Amino acid sequence: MTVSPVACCAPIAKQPLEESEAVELAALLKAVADPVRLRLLSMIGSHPDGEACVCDLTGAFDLSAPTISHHLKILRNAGLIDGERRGTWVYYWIVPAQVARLGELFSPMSEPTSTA
Amino acid sequence: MTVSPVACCAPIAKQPLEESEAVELAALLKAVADPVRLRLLSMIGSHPDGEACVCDLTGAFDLSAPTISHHLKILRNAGLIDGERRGTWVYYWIVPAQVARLGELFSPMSEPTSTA
DNA sequence: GCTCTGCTTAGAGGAATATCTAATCAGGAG
DNA sequence: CTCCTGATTAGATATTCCTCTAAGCAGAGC
Repeated sequence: MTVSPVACCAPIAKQPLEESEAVELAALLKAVADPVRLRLLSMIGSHPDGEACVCDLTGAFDLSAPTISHHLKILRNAGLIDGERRGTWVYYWIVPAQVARLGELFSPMSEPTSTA
Repeated sequence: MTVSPVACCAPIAKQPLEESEAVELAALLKAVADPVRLRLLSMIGSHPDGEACVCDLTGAFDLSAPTISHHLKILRNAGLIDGERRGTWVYYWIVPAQVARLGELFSPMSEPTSTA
């Protein structure tokens, strides 16, 4: 009864992760393992336009602007979001492929998109 | 081209996460956001029997036994694994439902398994 | 050119975390 | 009972990380 049909199919449970792979994935996971960054990612992803201005994000938190900027940078460095300045404001959007990598790791079934 | 058909369906991109929800999920993610714990989870999950003895795990790392024990405790507290002592040895196995929660967050589409 | 607003970078302080050694608990064997 | 092995707990240390304030950069408008 301890055997699990769900976990058996998730990539993480198919075969032992190699150390280098684990290090890389852990870094990606660490980027989202924070309430603020999780909400930022969620707010950006759920924006109607598919992108969000930093000015829309800062107001939702009791945090200083530099702190928000810091978290956005971490998400960006992890490849989960990308952004650009457009005139006065800076906009960010989600990088779907990278977000999907997280889901594939733990989901029962998922086709790795040929990416290693 | 910045709009993403994948991210649009992932729960995290459907609507902004509430803070309390974000805090809870971040705690779960933090449990797996470590190379050692990721490998432990993977090793346990991919074991033929569906469970693994601690004695099988410690050898794979250049870490002391207490450190491995510490990481196992974190995974267990997060509800991702469970375990029991059986005679001399202690065995751990994966809790599929909790692992699936992680996948569901980021996967394009996933049906919550009605929570076993 | 000057100034104002939006955002990022730099640096510092305090909390959380990963790891170790030493000690303790649990069970099996002599 | 005593000893030995497997695993966890306790306590200490070093590093990493989150947050802030202060300063710097980029555009827009006067």
